[in-house]
Amino acid sequence: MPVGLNEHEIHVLGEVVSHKRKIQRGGYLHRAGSKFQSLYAIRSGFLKTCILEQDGRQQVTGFHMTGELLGLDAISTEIHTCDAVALEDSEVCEIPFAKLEEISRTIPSLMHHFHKIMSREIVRDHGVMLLLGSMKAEERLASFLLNLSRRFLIRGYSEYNFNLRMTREEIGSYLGLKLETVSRAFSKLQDENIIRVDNKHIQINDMTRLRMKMGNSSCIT
Amino acid sequence: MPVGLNEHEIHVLGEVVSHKRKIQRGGYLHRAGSKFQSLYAIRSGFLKTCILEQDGRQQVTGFHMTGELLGLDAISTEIHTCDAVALEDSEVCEIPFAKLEEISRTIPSLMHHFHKIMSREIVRDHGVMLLLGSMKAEERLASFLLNLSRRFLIRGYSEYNFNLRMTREEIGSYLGLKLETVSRAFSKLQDENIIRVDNKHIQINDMTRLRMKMGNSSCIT
DNA sequence: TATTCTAGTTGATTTGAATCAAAACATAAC
DNA sequence: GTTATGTTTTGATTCAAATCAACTAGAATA
Repeated sequence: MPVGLNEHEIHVLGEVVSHKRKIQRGGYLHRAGSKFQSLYAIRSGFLKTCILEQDGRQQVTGFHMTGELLGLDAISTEIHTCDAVALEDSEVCEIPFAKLEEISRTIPSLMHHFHKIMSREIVRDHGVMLLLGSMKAEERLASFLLNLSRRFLIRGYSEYNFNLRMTREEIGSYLGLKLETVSRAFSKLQDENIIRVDNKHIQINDMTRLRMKMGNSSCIT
Repeated sequence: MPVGLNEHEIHVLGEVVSHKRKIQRGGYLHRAGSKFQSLYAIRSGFLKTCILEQDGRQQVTGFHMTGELLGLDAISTEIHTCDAVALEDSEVCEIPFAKLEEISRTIPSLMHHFHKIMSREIVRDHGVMLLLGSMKAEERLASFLLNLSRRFLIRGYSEYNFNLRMTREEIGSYLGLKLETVSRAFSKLQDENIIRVDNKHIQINDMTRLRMKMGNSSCIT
């Protein structure tokens, strides 16, 4: 989170986020319905958030990696509205929300930064809405891969080679597709030599053509 | 916005939101790409927000009515990411965002309330993602109508009789459907005597069965 | 009043994705 | 190392929604 804060500010923030927590692969960071008290900053690992209905329908609302902030949805009612599940062993910093609000009163830049983070989540969600509302299967998968690629790049990993942490079913849930459709879309992109798929490992051979597949340049964040 | 604020707090807030603005039906409150400076609280009227792609694809990201807050998506980059268009003559209060942040430092309850509003928007978007990702046409329309109905009720209007301000095409864009599919879904619900459709006027005859149509009880906010 | 124009409905057809089903792989457990 | 379990791929078929097209009803304009 610390972007644009000075030394003193970071020090104060450090006292708030002291508490760390590890979650094993498959474990829950929080469950829908549980009481909200803290936001969680991901220090390492990979998580998914998903909402589920009584009729069993599940929707993955996001995949989250290092540096991202979880729990924003729960501020509104102080009840978590989604499950957060670790897709690999992960570590998070707990940020008691009441304390965050308190110290953000004395550190305007922290408050402003927090507002930007919340806003960015809204923008991201709108991007997903566009994807779900108006893109075809292959376009959705292309968007998804480009988005992951960019996020790995930002974190210092290769944008061309990476491992997926989630199953085809989870990708499908996020993209509003069935797992078979996701699998077929992968195969299609591979047949066209745009990507190389080896189980969970993805290699992007032709970034340009992958971007063209998306049909539009706006990239979900 | 004022919920849970005392007299003094409301007075301070009042000084910030003094500036009012009217937008005629069809007019823009703001456009995608324009500089962000203020949030807008809707005093009266009805607006849509939509993002559009260079390839012409458009996605309506929301319909907004009295009491709701617009512009949250723009905080992140200080550029509006969507168009906001009035679907009927509307009036909004301009809330300079820098000032809002400033006074929210001295009024913790105001800050907290603002955070809740942003969070609620995220929850709403997740609901729409669920709808777009996993519901059939008829379920989507049922959700949409129930959501409108509830919002009219909250504002003191009939939950059973109301006029749609948007076209079938705009509904379709919001729900990820083509206008013909929206029209057919309306006709189907009418044939089953669940609603009565007369052009833009909607009458809900059987709220219970409409809820059942949705397939799940969670309602997009 | 006639005349566009836009919005909405309905029907016929096509198409993309879901579903059903089987086989091939991987991963974890024993 | 073998078995069991979960994941992925691929094929055949079905189905829901998109598309294409014709027509109707209102609203706006001349």
